Amino acid sequence: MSKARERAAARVFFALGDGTRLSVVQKLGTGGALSATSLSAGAKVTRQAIVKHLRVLEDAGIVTPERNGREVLYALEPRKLDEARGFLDGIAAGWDRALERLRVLVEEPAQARSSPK
Amino acid sequence: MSKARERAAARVFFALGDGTRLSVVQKLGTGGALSATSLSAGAKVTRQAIVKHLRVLEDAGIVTPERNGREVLYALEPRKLDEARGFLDGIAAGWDRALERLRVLVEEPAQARSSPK
DNA sequence: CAGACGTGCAAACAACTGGTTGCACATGGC
DNA sequence: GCCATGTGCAACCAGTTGTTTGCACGTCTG
Repeated sequence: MSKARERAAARVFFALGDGTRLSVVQKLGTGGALSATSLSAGAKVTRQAIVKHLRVLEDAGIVTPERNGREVLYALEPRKLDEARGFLDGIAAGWDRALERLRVLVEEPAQARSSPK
Repeated sequence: MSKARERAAARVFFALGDGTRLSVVQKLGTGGALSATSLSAGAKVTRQAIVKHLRVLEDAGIVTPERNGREVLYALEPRKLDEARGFLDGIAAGWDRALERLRVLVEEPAQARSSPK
């Protein structure tokens, strides 16, 4: 159930976990939809490398291609980023709950009989 | 300047971008601090694999080891997750701004002379 | 103290990643 | 119609990743 969601999240994180890819995502974020060629303009790697990275980002659902004449524009899919953000939130929230549980255990020394209410 | 922050973010995302590692992080999130051995108990990989993954997570700052007698407990570092979350927020926000800019361009047809105020 | 339990290191290995180069195929503008 | 521009394979390669196995070293506990 949450296994599929976890796999999807791992894919998104994997896609973002590469410097070149992350800078591509950032460029798309600030500059709007761009083609592979224009993305490779400023980059220090080949267009083909960028194309491969775009494929990875697309497989993760972070980016969506749309043909526009003879060029393909890649647009950011902010919903996917939101999903990933939510995933991180969930983990952090779980951790806070775990800490709270631990705190309660510590503050409840040995007298389990007393009624704290 | 933001280059360093970007590298750090990429590291965090890379660390989270592996199924085994992500499930480790989740276990730590819900179960509190755990040792490599206990983490490898339920997993389908060896303890050594878990240890290596923990090293990666530690290098990314997601996890902190603390010796407790003969075992080492790994605790989650939710601040790092928050940082990553913030990074995603920034990108999504940039995208929204880009869309807004585009919308303005579209709704401002050709009469650049009219005063919309 | 002796053994059980947990950690730490290193070698070995298949699979995958990120990157390049070279070439063929579409498409828009002149 | 031509050619510049942009995309789409495919092969190839070095480096990294994920994982296992084997063994040596600490450290609690009876």
